[in-house]
Amino acid sequence: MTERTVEGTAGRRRGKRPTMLDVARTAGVALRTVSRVVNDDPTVGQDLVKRVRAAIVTLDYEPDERAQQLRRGVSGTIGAAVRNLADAHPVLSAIDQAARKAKLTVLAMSTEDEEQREREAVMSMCRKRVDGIIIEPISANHQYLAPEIEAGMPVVAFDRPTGGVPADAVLSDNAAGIGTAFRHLVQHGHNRIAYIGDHERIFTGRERAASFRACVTANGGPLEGMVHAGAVEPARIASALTTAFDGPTPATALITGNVATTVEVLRYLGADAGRIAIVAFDDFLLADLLRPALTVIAQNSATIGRTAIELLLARAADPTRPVQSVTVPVELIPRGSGELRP
Amino acid sequence: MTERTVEGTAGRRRGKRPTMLDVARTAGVALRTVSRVVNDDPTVGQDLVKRVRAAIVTLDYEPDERAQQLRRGVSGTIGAAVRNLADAHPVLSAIDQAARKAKLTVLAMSTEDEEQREREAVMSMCRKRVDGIIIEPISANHQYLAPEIEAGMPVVAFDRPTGGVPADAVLSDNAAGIGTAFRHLVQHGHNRIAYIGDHERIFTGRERAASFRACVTANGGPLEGMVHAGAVEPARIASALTTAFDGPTPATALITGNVATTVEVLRYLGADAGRIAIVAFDDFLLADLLRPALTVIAQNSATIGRTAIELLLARAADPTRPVQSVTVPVELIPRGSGELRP
DNA sequence: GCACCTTGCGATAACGTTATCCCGAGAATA
DNA sequence: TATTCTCGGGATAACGTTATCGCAAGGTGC
Repeated sequence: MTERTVEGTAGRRRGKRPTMLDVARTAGVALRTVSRVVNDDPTVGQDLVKRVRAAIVTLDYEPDERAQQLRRGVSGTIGAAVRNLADAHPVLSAIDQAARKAKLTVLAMSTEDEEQREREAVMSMCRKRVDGIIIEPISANHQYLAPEIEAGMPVVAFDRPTGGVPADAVLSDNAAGIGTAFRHLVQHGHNRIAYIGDHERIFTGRERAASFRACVTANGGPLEGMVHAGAVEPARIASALTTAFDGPTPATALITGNVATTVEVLRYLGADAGRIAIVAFDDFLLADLLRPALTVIAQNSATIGRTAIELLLARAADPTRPVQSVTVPVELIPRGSGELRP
Repeated sequence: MTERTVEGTAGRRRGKRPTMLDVARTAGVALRTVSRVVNDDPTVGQDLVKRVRAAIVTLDYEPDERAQQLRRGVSGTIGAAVRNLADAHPVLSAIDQAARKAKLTVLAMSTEDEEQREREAVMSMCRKRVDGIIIEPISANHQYLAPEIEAGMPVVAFDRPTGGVPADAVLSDNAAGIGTAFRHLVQHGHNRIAYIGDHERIFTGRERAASFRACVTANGGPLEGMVHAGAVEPARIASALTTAFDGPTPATALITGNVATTVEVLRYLGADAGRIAIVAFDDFLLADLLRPALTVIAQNSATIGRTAIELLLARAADPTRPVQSVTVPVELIPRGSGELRP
């Protein structure tokens, strides 16, 4: 099958890359010496270094990282299992940049919001012997990770914690975010505020809904018809909006619990969006171009990504350190929609 | 340095993963037999398969892909060097899905729109011996890839072609897109149409600006003050808009050449955006939520990604096939902004 | 009853690196 | 001059797989 090209000189063969041995032969030195030159070992004479370098250039030699990793025992790569690769993912970007600073490559895989895919992706990373895994969990149960963690694989979760397995985590301050949003709306004259967000079986949905309920209760307001947590689908959003804003004592303001919900709400409201005050959890590109521009609770993606890498490196350095959960502050960005009066 | 835990049984050691040899010893068979079981070789007796499987489970053995790759010669991974990992990237997502169907893992790296980073990322992929590289080029010159392509590395570019090196490419039909946008605006009563887009040293900027000029000329309209190609920065966008719309014979419609330009234009126009007709090249999330909703020329990201993988696989299968450039149709999606009358 | 295949499994050599030895040659010391 | 010490560099053994052999049993042909 493989076509074999006749080679006159010690030139390149199609489909077959030169190895250290080829370089060594071309330079007329031992294999080990080439390795030394490649790794900048100072115990090689200048003339030999030159010879080897020249051979490397003429052969276009590039070391095989797989072999290096196998031999060295570390891969210089960390895996990042994120929920979605298609949409904007500022945290992944921050992870990538922080990793690069630490001389690490990021292998990003999408879990497509499916538990099955998450597991496949993560186990695939383990088979690649990555030096650590950063995961934006979908599963509620990460038992399948137990042997890996046991074997010393550093695992850090972000946005949501892992379930059933001890792992570091970096989370946004959901409670503070909802609280800030609520108070902001109250300060602008609202006392009937509704919440629409994700399903409560999802960690963030649960935390945000719970915080919202606490805010309403603390504010002395009624809860009924004001809290709508569930799947993000147009029909549910529509009925939630109808319940909250078309009843006998309608809400005048709305807090949305995540980007997907926000988008669906805006789609449904259409031109009516300008008539109710909205604070949205999570910022997104172009939120400032909407009319009215969207007031948001922005998560600090850069800090989240950076912290995730820091936690990963810390655990890699000391596998026995206690499991840590870092909470990253959020920030309210007023743009107009949250400052509308009732 | 390495702490050595005393082991009584053949159990797990912290930080040291079990290998095939460990499995073999536990199962009481030869190393080679474990390999056979792992690879579903049918020439192993049922009882031995069971013994080995049991040992694999008790040890939590996971094969080391690096060693597999090294031995097999293929990595089962393709690299994708994209311009940006932070923003939405539907093509990357399509590549990921198509690759998964072909049992391939995607290693995505961001070039951050910098030539230097592109080169680093791509060379890093080569050192990892990926089975192919999909690249969204930043550089105009890809000479550095010549040795890799020579050595048989399949390379496919998308969005823009590679420079100075023969590689397959999948491109959007920029000319048709601009033509469609132009005719759409003409049909809605505009005959003074302006274009603001990317710098013409960038392939897509060049193609789109050229097509626009051709459209204007064919339509018998004047060109001066109507074509603005250059860096995407607020100041330039502002002056371009002023020139086009505040002159003695102002334009009544606008075609924007890429997402970044579109966003800057909308930011600058603010509430005035509703007063001029706009068709934007490239669709983006939430374009339908703007007021007026944005009429766009949408690229077919799914097809682009899928085609890129197809070209890659085809080249991997037959390295001698002629270099091919595929053009993917674009589609005008009317949403309101492009249907405004003068 | 012996040659001849299958079948089932084990020893061993790669894959392309790096790390551990080890040795020869010169410099420094007695 | 003989001896030790450094220093530069070469064999060679891993790393964890898979592929090529080869070798025993056991079944079938004459």
